[in-house]
Amino acid sequence: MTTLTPLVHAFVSHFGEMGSHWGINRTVGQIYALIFVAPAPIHADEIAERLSFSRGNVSMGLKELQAWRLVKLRHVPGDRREYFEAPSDAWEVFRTLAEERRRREIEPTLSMLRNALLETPSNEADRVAQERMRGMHDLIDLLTTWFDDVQRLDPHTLAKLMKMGAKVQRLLEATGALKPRNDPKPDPKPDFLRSEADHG
Amino acid sequence: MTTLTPLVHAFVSHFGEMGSHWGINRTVGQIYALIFVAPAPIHADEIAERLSFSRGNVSMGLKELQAWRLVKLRHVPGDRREYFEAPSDAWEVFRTLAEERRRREIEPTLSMLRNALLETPSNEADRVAQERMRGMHDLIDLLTTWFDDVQRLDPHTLAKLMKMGAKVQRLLEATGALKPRNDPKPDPKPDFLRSEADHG
DNA sequence: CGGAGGTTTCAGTGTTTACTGAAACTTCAG
DNA sequence: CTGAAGTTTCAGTAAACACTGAAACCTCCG
Repeated sequence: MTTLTPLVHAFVSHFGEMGSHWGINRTVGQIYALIFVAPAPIHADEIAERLSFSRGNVSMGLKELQAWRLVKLRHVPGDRREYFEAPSDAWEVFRTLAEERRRREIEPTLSMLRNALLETPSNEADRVAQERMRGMHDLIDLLTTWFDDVQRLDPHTLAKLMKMGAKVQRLLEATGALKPRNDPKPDPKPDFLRSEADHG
Repeated sequence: MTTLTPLVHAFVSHFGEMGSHWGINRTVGQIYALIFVAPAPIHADEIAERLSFSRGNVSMGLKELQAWRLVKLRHVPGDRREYFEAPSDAWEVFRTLAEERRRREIEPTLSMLRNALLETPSNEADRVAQERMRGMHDLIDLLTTWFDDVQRLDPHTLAKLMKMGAKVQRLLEATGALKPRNDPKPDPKPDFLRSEADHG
């Protein structure tokens, strides 16, 4: 921590704090932050020294960051050590993060929900529970499918679309691609909108 | 845990596990799951009994869930106890979650980044660090602004738009609202695309 | 093949966080 | 005002997790 400028120190500390809110621990957050702002790839020793962590700790942290695909390995000619670098394009980082979180958190949940939906409810309470789970499943499914789809657009186009924001709706209504709210034929699966106030 | 059907038990356990990956702890995850699938509002004692948690623990958990606005207080006529209910519309849950996470995680980060961007870099390393931070800031800003905007659409329209996914791009290009990739005048702020390979 | 330079693993320890059970507090009916 | 029914707080303990330092382990050069 000694050789960090105030600017970098603030950034690194913040990522440490945030790490705990996310699934990663403080150490890993700080290591990532340091690599992210570094002007050139750095190696484990440098990280250990600059953050005052043990070498073992840094090694573990780097392993985890590699598992998250948030850092890339680099080799410097004439140097056997492994250098680490973080993609500096924020979009790329965002996509990686989204993909990994999805794989680790969303997919297991979806799979649990799918299993639950295959069961035959044994009583009324189970029936209601299953309804709720279906609502959750359908929304997650919709969101992830959409994300898959949209993720393939090039960042520039995507940025433009996002800047348009809700204007897209009006534009599409104008062209007739999107009807203004009362659809003639109902959608095949608009289940997640059910109001579900049928208890008691 | 004794009075739970296998269906509900699986759901509750899964949320317990996931709780640790998210910022909330196992207990809180389980309590939420139980309330979410319950056919009617339930009170603290019932939760404590069904999950075999101490009453104090349940009380804390409920407090946290209320802070997250994930459960609502209900009162049953002729009963002084407080009953809890979770909104069963998955969209609403998603929005609440997104808003709270934003308030707790994104906003502090944005504010830290804004401060960092106001500093005058004291050397070359700081300059580069600041560039990276700017990229991150701009992306987060874009994403949250977009989310604000889109969130106000009614769920039905939103669902339709999402089902269209990337098709929106082609549609808009056809109407001329979106140019197919080589823009005549550059955007005011496309900074987050800079490739930033100028070290060494 | 020896050993310099580097990485990974691991037992042990310190720190944080979760959880319990009991006591303190609140509210309300009579 | 009293006490029954309920909720919240809290000190203490148990469990989980992070981190160190040292040893074991690789890998490549000479």
